[in-house]
Amino acid sequence: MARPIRVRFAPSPTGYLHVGGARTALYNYLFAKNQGGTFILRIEDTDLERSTDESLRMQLDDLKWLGLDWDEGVDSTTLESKGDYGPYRQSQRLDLYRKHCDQLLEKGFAYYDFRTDEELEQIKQASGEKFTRIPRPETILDLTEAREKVASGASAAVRFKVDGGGEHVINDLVRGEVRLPEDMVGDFIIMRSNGMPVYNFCCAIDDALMEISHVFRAEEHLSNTLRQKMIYDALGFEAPEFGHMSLILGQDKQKLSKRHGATSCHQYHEMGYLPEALLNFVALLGWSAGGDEEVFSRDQLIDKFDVKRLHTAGAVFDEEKFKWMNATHLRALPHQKLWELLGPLFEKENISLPESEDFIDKSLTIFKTKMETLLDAIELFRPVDEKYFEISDEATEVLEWETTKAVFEAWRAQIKGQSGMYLTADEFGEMQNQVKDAVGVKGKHLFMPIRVAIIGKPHGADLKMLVPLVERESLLRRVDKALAAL
RNA sequence: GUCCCUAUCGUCUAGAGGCCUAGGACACAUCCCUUUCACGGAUGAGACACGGGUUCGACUCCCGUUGGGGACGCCA
Repeated sequence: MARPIRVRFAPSPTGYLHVGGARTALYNYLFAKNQGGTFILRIEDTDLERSTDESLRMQLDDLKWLGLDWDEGVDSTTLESKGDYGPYRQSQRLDLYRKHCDQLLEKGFAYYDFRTDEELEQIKQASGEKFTRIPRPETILDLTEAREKVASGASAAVRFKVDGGGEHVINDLVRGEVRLPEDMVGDFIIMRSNGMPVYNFCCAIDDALMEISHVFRAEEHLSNTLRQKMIYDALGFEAPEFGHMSLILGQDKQKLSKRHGATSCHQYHEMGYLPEALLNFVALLGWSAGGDEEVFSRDQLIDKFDVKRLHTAGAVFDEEKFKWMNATHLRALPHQKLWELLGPLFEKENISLPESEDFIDKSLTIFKTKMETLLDAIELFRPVDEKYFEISDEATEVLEWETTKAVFEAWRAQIKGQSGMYLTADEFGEMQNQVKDAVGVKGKHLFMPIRVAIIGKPHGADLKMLVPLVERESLLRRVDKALAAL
């Protein structure tokens, strides 16, 4: 019964893509690609209150940024469905859900519940417990009667009737055998009183109709799997294979959420993180490749992915390690590619830099070892642009040294003595020695003032590498400013 | 509270009964490289939650305790 491999990622468009969602999408994507299957994107937008097209576009943009391309689903620009099982937005599949809901009603697997919110609330209050399952109503109207009542304007939700006696055993792809007793859940709503179907129902119908073969999702869905299983059984559908993965946790070990800080892909994008680093990092939260290696490209992840190596306990999202991961991917990027990513940032910050291949190569060689995120480049490159040269507060101590003024003056004389447009690293080394001899200082009393006269700070890039990036005339103007700051 | 899931260094993890005096990575410490800061290299400190079984042998299997998490919506 080898079914074609079809997996899906089914976000609801209510904001940016969460890193947990990104990991779910990634695992499904990796599984599809690794198995030669189809990766489907389905939009779960039956909650009219919260779902917006704007959010949908944001989610799609995040997915595209990550490079998790889908084979079937919704087109990211037109939002039109593409693929044979469409439409792929649940809000456009309402007739399908209604049809199946009627079937359940007719077969006696579901019933109309006419209780109002207030009544339900009262029942909860009366039970005295914080959590309580809503009991089945004392009387359930005969279907014809109920339908007439609804037709005459009464509002009613449709509930799935849970027998409660049995037990469902799923062979979870990551957890093994999981036994779910039916009385774990009460009669649950499948159709709201406003006529909109509810997640658990749509999900089951769509997974069946779209012939989804495997469902990888977070373990918070375990009880939903039970509900969906019962729907499959009632309708005679074949259930997909399930794999429930661990949750991503915050530092406090609670489910990662907004109060833990940055949790959306969009935020990390803005913070200068690379999509390949994000993918690599979340992939390792709950999965490992087996060996000692940890840094992988997307293609390597596809190649190495194996459901058997998914694990069961929750994983804390460690931002420190994520930074390291990002820095590692960033340094591995070809200079030309890295420069393209940096371009818009420099433009936004109004930092003007030479665009020659030579400059790009030299400057990135120096600076990329100091960058963890793309954003770090801003403060690194800013000193190269003369209009941002300024004496930093960090230089205060250096400016107070007795010998600093003499070093500045000797350095200025050295620059005057040169003629080319740029200095070479060798020339700079020689000039530094001349200053040393002229003033009679060495060590930090020599280097730090010179650094201040070039970048305005006593610490920073290797001057032998930085100086050749700055025009000689600019160096002169800088040392004059440093002298003026004394 | 009820049900379900889960338990190796601070964190992410390797470990599918003897290979474990438990390996790697991040973070941390020390040293080397470096006329600064980084990068890089080396070294170090650091964990099998606890109690019972099963077994010649348990980090690995079973049971229990404890801890952690999740679900209990006309959200997904």
